[in-house]
Amino acid sequence: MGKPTVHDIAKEAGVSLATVDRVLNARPGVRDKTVERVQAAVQRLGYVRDTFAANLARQRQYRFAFVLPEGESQFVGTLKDALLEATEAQMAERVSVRVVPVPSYDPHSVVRALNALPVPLLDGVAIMTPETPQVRDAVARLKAAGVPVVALVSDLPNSGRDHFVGINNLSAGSTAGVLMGRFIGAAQGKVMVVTNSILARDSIERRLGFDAVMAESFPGLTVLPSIESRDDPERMVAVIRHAVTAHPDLAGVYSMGSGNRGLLQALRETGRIGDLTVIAHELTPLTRVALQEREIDAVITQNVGHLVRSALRVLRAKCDGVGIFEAQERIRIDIVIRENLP
Amino acid sequence: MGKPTVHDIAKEAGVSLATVDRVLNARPGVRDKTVERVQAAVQRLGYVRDTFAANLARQRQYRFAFVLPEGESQFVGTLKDALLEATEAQMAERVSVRVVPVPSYDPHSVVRALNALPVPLLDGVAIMTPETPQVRDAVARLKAAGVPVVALVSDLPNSGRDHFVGINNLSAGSTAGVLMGRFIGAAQGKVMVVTNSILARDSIERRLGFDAVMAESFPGLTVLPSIESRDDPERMVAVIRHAVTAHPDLAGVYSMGSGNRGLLQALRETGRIGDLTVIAHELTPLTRVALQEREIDAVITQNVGHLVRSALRVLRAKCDGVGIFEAQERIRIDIVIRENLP
DNA sequence: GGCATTCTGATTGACGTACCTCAGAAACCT
DNA sequence: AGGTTTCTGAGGTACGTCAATCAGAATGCC
Repeated sequence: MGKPTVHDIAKEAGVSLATVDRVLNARPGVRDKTVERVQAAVQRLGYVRDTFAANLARQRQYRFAFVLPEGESQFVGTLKDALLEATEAQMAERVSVRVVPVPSYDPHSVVRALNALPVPLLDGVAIMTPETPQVRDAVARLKAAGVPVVALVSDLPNSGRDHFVGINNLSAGSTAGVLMGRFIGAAQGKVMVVTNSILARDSIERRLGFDAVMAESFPGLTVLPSIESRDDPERMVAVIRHAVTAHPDLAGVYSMGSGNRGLLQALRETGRIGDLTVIAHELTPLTRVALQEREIDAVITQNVGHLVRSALRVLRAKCDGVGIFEAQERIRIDIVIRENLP
Repeated sequence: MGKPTVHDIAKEAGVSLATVDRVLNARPGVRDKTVERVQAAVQRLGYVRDTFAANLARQRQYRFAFVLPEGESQFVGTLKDALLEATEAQMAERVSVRVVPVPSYDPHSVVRALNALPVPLLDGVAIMTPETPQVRDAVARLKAAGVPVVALVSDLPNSGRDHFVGINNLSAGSTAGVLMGRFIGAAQGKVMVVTNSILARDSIERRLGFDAVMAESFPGLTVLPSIESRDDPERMVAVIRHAVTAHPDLAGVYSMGSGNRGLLQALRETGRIGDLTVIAHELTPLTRVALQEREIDAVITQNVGHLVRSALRVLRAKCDGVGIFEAQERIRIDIVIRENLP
């Protein structure tokens, strides 16, 4: 026989359909004893509500907002593409998404954008932005208004967000460290670390993980202080050129952030490309080509498709007050080399 | 306004609901001209059928069978667990799955099991089994009976299977090769390759990819002929012991199949563990621990959760005659080291 | 016991689709 | 024109749930 329905529950509990409905939807007007009887019946029969029938009946539409940094970052670009693709594929699943671009470098406009969200018209928000106290407060306000919030890519701990969708950046840094050490192979040498901003939470965490591994497992390799590129390719070129001459025993470069265009350009200009071990983050059209051309040795990345699908699933689950399927929502740290390029 | 419904289509095309229904479900009894009018209306309004409402209405139950090798393989074990977990989570999505265990080493019983499937009670089959001409024929029979078939983990080309859910084993072998070469670091040395059966399709493909990379990128490393363990730990121990003494310059071991228990035991006994670079396939409780203990340097794997979810999605799509979302169904070759263990 | 209050049952109409029947319209064939 | 076949329309029931109404039962209170 098939799955139990509300009718079966009603029969089993010896109450009417209306009462079952009231219990299931936590509506008032049912005595405690009756509530228990119904819940016992639900347990016994192993009833699970048919979410689709329910959504059909209540004409549900999940309206989500994704607050993403604007700008020319290829990573955010692929993320946005994945989001559009996923929502298109899920149109049948009654999900509509709007992307809210914010200038990420300006905490004030981020907060303004968050506060300007049309809360009563929203069922959930995904946020990818650096953590500031103001952002934390804005998230808390959203939560207080009853809107589920998930942090995307970069966590917002202590903000009361419902969930974090992204990788553990400490582990990502450690992973990069091991690959760097083993790929270099030599016992001695220097490793350069570059990033967009040394203040970004993910950069800090990656650096910590990277340093820990290098210190423990590859003591012969010296890791130089992080260098900031601040999204400026020119600056990156200058910095790399200087480093290459200043450190003749430079053996590797770890790019923690997203300024890979400038990095590659600089390496090409200095003629050290293919010679240094280069490890970068995020698989984008740029890093993909660089992997194929053997200009980058490995990319540590997170699958943007998984990211957005996970965010959507989690938001939906939070809306429905349903538990999430942990194993499916754990975003993995992908190691991509030329040979396993997806 | 919301998504268009069949009612909107009927109005737009100037026909009745019944006619729209006949057209949408390819039922007979509609003139060609009318069919065109309806399809034009579908195009114009951008109608997409609400699959869930449809399934609700037709009381659809997707009944799938998974034909999996029986035996004590940990990989198959985790796969089965993932399958149960996924179907439990998807119970609300009207899928029921039964696992059909077959003795994989016996092609005859595989074929017998395939032919014994209760075809009229099945909506789709996923098969994980070595490829033989008889299996190909059995798959063709299933297809002929109108049952969608997907190959799982190990492809069945030329069998007419609808889809292959799994990784490209040639690339997986190449990936292992690059990691092996770079992890070893030394210019000279020997590499041993072990597998369960040198006849399995996946082993053959992995070996090809591995050899290609080693020959091209690490000419100083000598790859020894594949050694078969035939699921026998004793045999594995003997083989490894012999290899270690016969090749004092042994630098690495590549385990292509699933006999990792014997391999690890043998390496421990010979005292060479932690000294050799070891690369294995499939993340299981066993390899997970070995990674943590630094007994294995890297594991090439495929996420069993993705595998089964993908198989289920593809089967459902085939049942519904709907296209699949390619990007989501591409199974990635995961590289797992100690630091990015999920 | 009478009354107000709180629970409960029975019923109904959505939601978007599938599938069925039956009658009647339109087209085809001689 | 007549009869036959092929199309089409109208309408119904069902699926599992939500939401609402209204009448009636049970309970509490004095």
